[in-house]
Amino acid sequence: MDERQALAAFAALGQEHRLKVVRALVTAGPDGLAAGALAAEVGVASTNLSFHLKELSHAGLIASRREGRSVIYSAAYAGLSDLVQFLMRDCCGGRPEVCAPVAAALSACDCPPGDTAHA
Amino acid sequence: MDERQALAAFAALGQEHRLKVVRALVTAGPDGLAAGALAAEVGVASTNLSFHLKELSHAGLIASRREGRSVIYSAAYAGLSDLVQFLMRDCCGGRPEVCAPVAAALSACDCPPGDTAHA
DNA sequence: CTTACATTTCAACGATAGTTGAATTGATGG
DNA sequence: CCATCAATTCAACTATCGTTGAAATGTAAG
Repeated sequence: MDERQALAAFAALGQEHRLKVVRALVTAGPDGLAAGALAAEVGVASTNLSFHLKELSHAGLIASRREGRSVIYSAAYAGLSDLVQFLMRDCCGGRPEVCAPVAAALSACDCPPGDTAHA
Repeated sequence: MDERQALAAFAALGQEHRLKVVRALVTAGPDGLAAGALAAEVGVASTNLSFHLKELSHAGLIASRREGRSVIYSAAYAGLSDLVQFLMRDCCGGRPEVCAPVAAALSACDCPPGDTAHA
């Protein structure tokens, strides 16, 4: 992920409704949620949600697929992971103060450090 | 870090000049950089930089100290680390697709997973 | 083919964020 | 104390972002 894309991703997440959308989609898992369901959950007008969804999609943080007459949105895990890594690379370069706590936090996750088998 | 603070941090980083400032300060290390030096490096007017520095400071991403007639700014590693962890917690909850690549990337860092001794 | 539903596009408005130059505050040095 | 340098505050302006309602698009059901 280059700086330009990271910038777009940060800007996308720096908005209340868009951050809520991402959190809802991550929670929903790979099956995702229809635009209408998202609008209800986040509490914005559908026409407004479309605007935000386009922004998140352009930033590479969510993906969409048509299913019947609905459009299903889901989290783009690769994009989210890239963003975390951008932040780590930029902040860890010669400075472990950032990475070390993160590494420690990974233990609390169900993602054992170094184990990429179930990715 | 709560959602409100994370939102402010994302919004702060989602601006070209502010992202450059953070990168410059992380690169500079704990010694930091004077406001004037930052202005030169990032390429913005000093009066404009003050605006951005206040925003970054309010988001908990940078810190400042007065030194002689200069004000020295430095990266707030704890704040940056908290942000990474917020992103991981929200995105790793039940979904290892995000965490696993990050854990793998940590190996490339000089921060051995689980080792918090030099933090 | 017509109707109904889900979502997006469009144009317009109001609010917020970013930039600029002038004036101000705080810290040294003569 | 006065002149100078570094940084911030302030007020004004412009540009961009977020929101809204009306109209358009695409999809399925009768």
